Formats: sequence, structure tokens, C-alpha cells
Amino acid sequence: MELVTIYQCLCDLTRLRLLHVLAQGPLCVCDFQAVLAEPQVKISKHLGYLRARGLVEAKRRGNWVVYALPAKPSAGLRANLACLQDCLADDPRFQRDLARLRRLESTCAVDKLAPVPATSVGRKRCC
Amino acid sequence: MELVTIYQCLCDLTRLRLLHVLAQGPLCVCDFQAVLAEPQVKISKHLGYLRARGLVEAKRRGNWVVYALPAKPSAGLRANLACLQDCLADDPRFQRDLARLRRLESTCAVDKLAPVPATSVGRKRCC
DNA sequence: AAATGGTATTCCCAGACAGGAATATAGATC
DNA sequence: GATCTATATTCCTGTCTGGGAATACCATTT
Repeated sequence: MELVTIYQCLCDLTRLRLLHVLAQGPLCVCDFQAVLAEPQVKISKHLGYLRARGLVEAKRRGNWVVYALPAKPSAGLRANLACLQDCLADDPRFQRDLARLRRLESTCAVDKLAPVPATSVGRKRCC
Repeated sequence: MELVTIYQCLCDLTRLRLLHVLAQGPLCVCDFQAVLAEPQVKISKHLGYLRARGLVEAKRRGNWVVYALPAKPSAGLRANLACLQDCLADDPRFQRDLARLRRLESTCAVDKLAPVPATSVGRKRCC
């Protein structure tokens, strides 16, 4: 993966927030909407941008799509994601996202990584 | 310094090359031209871009302008520059720049950091 | 003052991209 | 099949940016 490509992905605030939150674990689009408090188009487009360049992976899980950081990131990506987390550790704007994420997790018990039941997810709404 | 700003600076190949070479020490524009083998406008514009955002510092030295990494980089910048050097250590395209830089240094004995003589630099050409 | 060398700026164009509104698609439920 | 939820895509617009040609600017030398 080209280093320039990585930086192109990192040079937008929304995408930084997405990746920062994703470091905590996989998440679906509607959760991102809640955590970032941004409209669906915006979230979906930026996730698409990241996905097209290999910065995130996605898999459909019933009705919704779960995004995650790559299972096997390149060395450059791994280094930069670590650097990113490090640099954002004290940034209040990004910490607010994490706070909303934790609030979400406490009310929503869905395990985003559990295997998908054969025919149905068994739940109508995400959270 | 905003982290996003740093990434915006890093998301162009030419600017990556500039910063990578700059890590070896201060350099003037005409040297960059030789090291990167790119036209003057391109070099000058990208250096201007980096300078406007605080990623590099510049000072006139007689007839030419010497660029350098900031004397006191922010924590985020320092971390990312280190990460950058680390990621590029094996990239042949960037190593070629360093090779040209060393060739330049062997033929050009100007000390870019030496204090500027009061009235004249004493040399007509840069190298 | 004129000439010269080094650097920055302006003007132009083409492409990328962010944002939002509206619409389309996919899967699940009824 | 109709409906609903979740997600993606299309269309539009404004802004930013990269590249190059030409030119302006600044300092030095003659």
C-alpha cells in the first residue's frame, strides 16, 4: 500500500474520527452516525473512500454492514494508525467520540463480530 | 498544529520527498531541484505550501533561501516525521533522492547553516 | 545602472474532492 | 409482494489543489 494513499485517507477530519473510533473495534454505519453525530451520506461516503483504498474492511451482516480495520494491515498502515492513536490521545474532540461510543455500547448489546445466523439476524433494528 | 494539516501536507508525493530529504539537514531550493530532479516552480510551490502550514522553516541566506525542518516541532509533527522516515527507509524511490543528495554534498562544500557574511555571501553560484 | 542568478508569484487549466438532497439498492419482516 | 430499515450511489455545486508557462521579485556582481 502506497504511503501517499494512507496520508490521503488521513487528511480529512471525518475520516480521522472514523479510524480513531474504529480502533476500538468493528462498527456498523448507523453506529458511526450516532457516535460522530454526522449524516448518513457523509459517513457512508467516507467509509467507502477508506474501503476503496484498503484502510478498512467491510462485511455485510444481515441488514447492516460492519466495518473494521484490516485484519492484516501493511507495515506502513500499522505504524501510522499507531501514531494516529498516540497523537489523538489527548484531543478532547476525539475523546468525545469515544465517550459516545461507550454510551452506545452500554445500551446496545449486539455483538458485531458474532457469526451471522443462516437466514436471519434475528433483530429488526441495529440498536 | 492541527493533525489534519500535517496529513494534508504529507499526502503529496513531492512533499513527502522534500520532507524526507530535509530530514538529512537544511537545503536550498536549487539543491532540491537537483536532488528531486523536478522543475523549480514545482519545488518552490510545494515548499511554500509546507512553509505556510509550519511544516518547514525558511530563511534567506544571501541570494538563496535555505529550508529546514522546524527547530521546535509540535509533538504531533515530530511523531509523524519519525514515522515517515521509518516507513520510507526501504523505499528505493526515496533512497535514490538520498543518493543524489550525497553526490551533491560531495561536490558542493557550502555550509548551509554558516552565518551569513555582513555584505556578501562570497559566492556567485550555489553549487 | 545593467546584468545575472536564485526564488516566488501569477495566471491558466484540469482533476479531485467534500457536502447535501434525492434516489437507488439490498436484506429482513410482515 | 409490500413495507421497512440500513446502506450506497447519483447528481449537483463550490472549493481546493497540482502542474506548467511566463513573469515578477530580490540580492549580488560587474
